[in-house]
Amino acid sequence: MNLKHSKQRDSIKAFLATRKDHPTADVVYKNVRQSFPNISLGTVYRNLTLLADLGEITRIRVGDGVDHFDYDTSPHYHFVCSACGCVTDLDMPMTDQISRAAQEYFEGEIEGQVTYFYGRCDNCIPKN
Amino acid sequence: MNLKHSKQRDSIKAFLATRKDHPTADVVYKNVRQSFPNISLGTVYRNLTLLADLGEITRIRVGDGVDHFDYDTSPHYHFVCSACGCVTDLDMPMTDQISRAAQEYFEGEIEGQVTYFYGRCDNCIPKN
DNA sequence: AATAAAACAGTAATCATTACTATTTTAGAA
DNA sequence: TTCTAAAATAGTAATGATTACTGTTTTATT
Repeated sequence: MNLKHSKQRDSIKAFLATRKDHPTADVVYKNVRQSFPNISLGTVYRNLTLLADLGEITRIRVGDGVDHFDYDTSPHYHFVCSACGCVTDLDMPMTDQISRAAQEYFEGEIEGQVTYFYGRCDNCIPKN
Repeated sequence: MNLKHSKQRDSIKAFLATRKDHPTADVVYKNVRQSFPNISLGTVYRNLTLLADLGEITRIRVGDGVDHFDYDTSPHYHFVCSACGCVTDLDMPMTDQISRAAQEYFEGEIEGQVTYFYGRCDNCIPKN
């Protein structure tokens, strides 16, 4: 399957590069539509999936029923606010020590782990 | 909102109690239908949500797009097989040390974490 | 037995995502 | 440059899990 260049894909990737808030497919769609008014939602989904498969972006699942996408492919933790639903990065080194520990308790082969944190983001904590 | 007893709810809970494989709503539905042929899928969903809200069962989200349910409400880790999709328990002590470490890096309030492991379960590892 | 709240069955609606199809674009060869 | 086949697209339909709605039945209490 030989990749062919597409302006829509470029635009999707370029948009993601400008955002640190891990937008959903729908947010990408609404924004990219400003440069490509006729782009279809299917095109957005297809390219997000393609880019994620190529390892150029990351798909993030934080249990809110919607996939989020991240231009930053370096491994890092995420936080999800239970109040506003925002997804933010944690600038904290990742460790696989739990995975290695878990392997001791498991007969199959553990290849990786998913970890994210939840609670209230700074904006959603009532200030006096 | 005063709870009222329901045979359907009992049956759903009783079924879950017999299973260690974290069935989905649909699996619960198919099985409970053997005792309640007319039970509706909506009833299953409503009761699973109710029981989870009451803390009598646990809702498990492992990124496969379907919610799983667990009769065991004690905190424990889960493993998801990337090949067959099964969800199994890990008999490993839980730690919140990552959450506490993460708090150092985050301005909001971290209330908890979600961690699960993925890879190949024993059944899905080719044996010679 | 009367009653009101809760739960139910059955069905329709929602929402994110994927699949399909006919048309357009890309990129490399003639 | 023109031709061609593969890839990508827009637009739309379909899927699948879940939730919402509605009129009826159960439950538990008076």
